[in-house]
Order: sequence, then structure tokens, then C-alpha cells
Amino acid sequence: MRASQRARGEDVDLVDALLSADERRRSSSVRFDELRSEQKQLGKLIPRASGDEKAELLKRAGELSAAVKAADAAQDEAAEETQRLLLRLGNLVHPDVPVGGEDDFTVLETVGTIRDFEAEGFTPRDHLELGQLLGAIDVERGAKVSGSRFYYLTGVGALLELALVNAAIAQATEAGFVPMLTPALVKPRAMEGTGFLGQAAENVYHLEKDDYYLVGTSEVPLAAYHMDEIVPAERLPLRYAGFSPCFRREAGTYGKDTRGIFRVHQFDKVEMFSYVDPADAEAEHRRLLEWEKQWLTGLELPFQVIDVATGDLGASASRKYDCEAWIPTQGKYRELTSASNCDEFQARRLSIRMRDGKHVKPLATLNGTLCAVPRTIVALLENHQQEDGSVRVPEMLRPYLGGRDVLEPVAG
RNA sequence: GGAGGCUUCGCCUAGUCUGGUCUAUGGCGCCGCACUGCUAAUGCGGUUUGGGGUAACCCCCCAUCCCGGGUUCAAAUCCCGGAGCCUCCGCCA
Repeated sequence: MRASQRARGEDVDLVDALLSADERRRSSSVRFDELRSEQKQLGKLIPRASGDEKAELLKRAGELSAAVKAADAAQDEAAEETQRLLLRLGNLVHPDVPVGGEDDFTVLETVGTIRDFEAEGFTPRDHLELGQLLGAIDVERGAKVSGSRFYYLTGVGALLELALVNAAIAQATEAGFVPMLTPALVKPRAMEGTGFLGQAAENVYHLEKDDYYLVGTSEVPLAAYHMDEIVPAERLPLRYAGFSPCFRREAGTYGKDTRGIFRVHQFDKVEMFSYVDPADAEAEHRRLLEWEKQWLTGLELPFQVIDVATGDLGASASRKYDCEAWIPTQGKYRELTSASNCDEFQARRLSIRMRDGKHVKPLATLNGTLCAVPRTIVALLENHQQEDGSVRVPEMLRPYLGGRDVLEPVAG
């Protein structure tokens, strides 16, 4: 446990403090139970007693009442402290995860073939240029209306998003996911329980007046969906495909990915979310990855799969696989999807449990991107562009675009 | 935004005015047993949920009547605050 926390850069003293607070919670709870038990005994005797005997009992009851109150307060305080410390702790890291920062990931596999534009005899345009030629993306007016990192998808761009979303939902439904349209505003508990109010808090939009948070992913409402519930083991796995807008402050990314729609404050995303028996979590994690690979392969995008390093995991994941698509004009692979195994981390914080026979225990939650729209559009436009600025539509997507097989530049 | 009503152990429900024997009633459902030569009917018993004690079981303790405070020796019950749902009015895509 400590090695894991150290790998995350967390203080091992935190673990010790947590353990001692929990012990305090436990012992104060026992004391409270004892006092309360005696108090209840008295409660039965008093109505039957009379005279001196009753006065005596009432005296003792008065003392007990004060003691119970004190014990109750001690119990609450210890429980609160335990909870406070617990919330600061990230999930345990899977032992196989590569140790290090953002750049210390391991490449697990590479899929597809990168196009050689030089051999094809032209220089690829970047996604923004292509988007403008196609009349699909308008970032100038996005900035005029809402500021930097905002955009309009126009014409065929809007159609492309709808096609992608429909195709993604179709794939997920086929795989047995229940399609879900989720709230984009959530209460603090949902945000905290999914682990987004720790170090990631600065990337979250908060509506102070109403104390609502804007979700950065539908993972949040999908995880909180079964909050405070006990799910019968035979109903697992539960799989949901959420579609929602996602809002991200992108704090600390000044000057990074400023061109086009690669990194934006608002976008739509289809997300897979699974509730499983913890024993099945690793297998489900691989299944989520397979569905992501199926999706990217269907879109005919070259990509690599990485095992994200410890320092880049976030608070809730014990392990994370990213699929990174090749972006020709950047000359590198960039994250398109991300599948996280959160084990029991979120379930404990949201009090989501499973009933297995007579036992009740936390279950495991996992999430994986199926289609984050703007980035997928970036990858599609750049990888499938042709010399004249048109863009070939991968076969899989054509039924969702009215049979269209190529997106043509518009005049003006 | 304004007014009113509601919230009890899976579902429905009694209880709240009048605090203690509420260790929460009854029905449905569910589980077990018995009986009947079949899964039906009937009878009997069990059935809130969570935490702790226990190697485990029996069992015992605590909490739990939407949530949080308060009054009291004692709260499902009285007081204050909040949430959710419903109805009506206003506003609105």
C-alpha cells in the first residue's frame, strides 16, 4: 500500500493518520453502543417505577444522557476525520503500471498503418484547415461568442458529430451497453465520489451560486447513477453507454494545443461505463480496451495502445490504457480514448455495493471512452484527407452520413 | 418564484393529534416446513437494512420510520432547518 502511494507522490504519513483515525472511530463507536444500551434499559424501567425509586432512576438517566451525547460527538468527530483523510487518498496503483510521469508510459501495441503523404506526393493539411475548407469547423466565431477553446461545428461538421455519436451508440448497444443520456450538472457528492475534486479540481467548472458542478465526462453521472445502492451479484455486469456534453477548464494548458478543436472547453462524448465484481475488473478493463480498438479500427485510424504511467493516472484509476491515434500534421500519436479501472475506489466513496450471497461488499467500476467527438474529428479529417482537400469517409461511418463516401470542400 | 399535500422495514399500509409496552400493524410478494399421488389451494413459521462482537454458527449489542439539528430521563410521534416527490398558480424551451 505504501509503495503504491509513494508511486503516486502521496504522503505515507497520510496512511498512518488514516489508520489511527479509523481505530479511534471504532473504539468510540463501541463505547457509544455500550452507553446507549444501558440508557435503553433505563428507558424501560422508568415508566414502571415510582417514588424514590423513580427519582433515583431519573438521576442516573440524566447522567447517562450527558455521557451518551459526549460519546456520540466523539464518534462523529472520529468518523469525520477518517472520511476526510480517506478522501485525500488516491486509488492503489496496479503493480504492473509503469512508474514515472506523463512520458513514461509503455506502448502495448500499434495498430494500422501510418500514411506516407510524401510518397503520395502532397503535404497534409491540418484538421483546422480541412475543417474550414469543408465548412465544418468555425473557431473564429466560437472565440467571438465564447472565447478561446470554443468552436462551432457547422454543416457537414455538425452532421459528422451526429454520425459519430450514432455509430458509437450503435456499437455500444450491440455490445450490450444500455444507452444513457445523463445530467451534465451534478451535486458535489457525485463529483467528489468519482474522484474529480482532488488534484483534478482545478479543471472542473463549478456553479457557485447553486453549488453544481459541470461534468467533465458522463463517467460522473454514470458512476453516481447507482450511488447508495446495493446491486444483486447476478445483475452484474451492468454496462451503460453515456452520451453527454463534457466541460473542462483546461487550467494549466496555456499555449498547449491552441489550434483548432483538439483541446476545447466543451465537447460531446460517448462513454462506456461498467459495474462489475471486483474479481472481474481486470478482465472488464481489457474488454473496454477491445471495444475502443474495435471503434478506432472501424474508423480506419492508425493508433497505439499505451499503459499510462503512475504519475499520469489521476486519483481514481488503478490502471489506465489510452488509445492514441496518429495525427499526421503533429507527427505523433495523441490520446483519443482512455479506459480506466477504478476498482472499488469510486464504489466505496459513492457507497455502491453488491450482494453476493449473504455478503455485501463494494463492487468495481470502470470507464472507457468510446468517442470523444472533436478529437475523433481531428483524427478522421487528417488521416483520411485527399490532395484536393476532400476527406474520405470510412465505410463504417457511411450509413450514418446518408451514404456519403467523401466530404467535399465547399465554395467560398 | 408563490401556495398546499406527501415521504414508515421489497411494494402497499396502520401508527404521529394524546412521547415510554413501537422489540413498528396488516396485506402482497418472497423463503422454509407441513399436507395434498404434480408447479395450485390451505396451514404453520420466517422475512427492514446496515455496522460491530464471533474462527464460524446460534446468539448478543448498536444504529435505522426521507436527511440534519433541537426539546426530553426517553422521539416514528413534539419543535426548527433541509431534501425529494406530487398538485395548483406564475414564468418558460
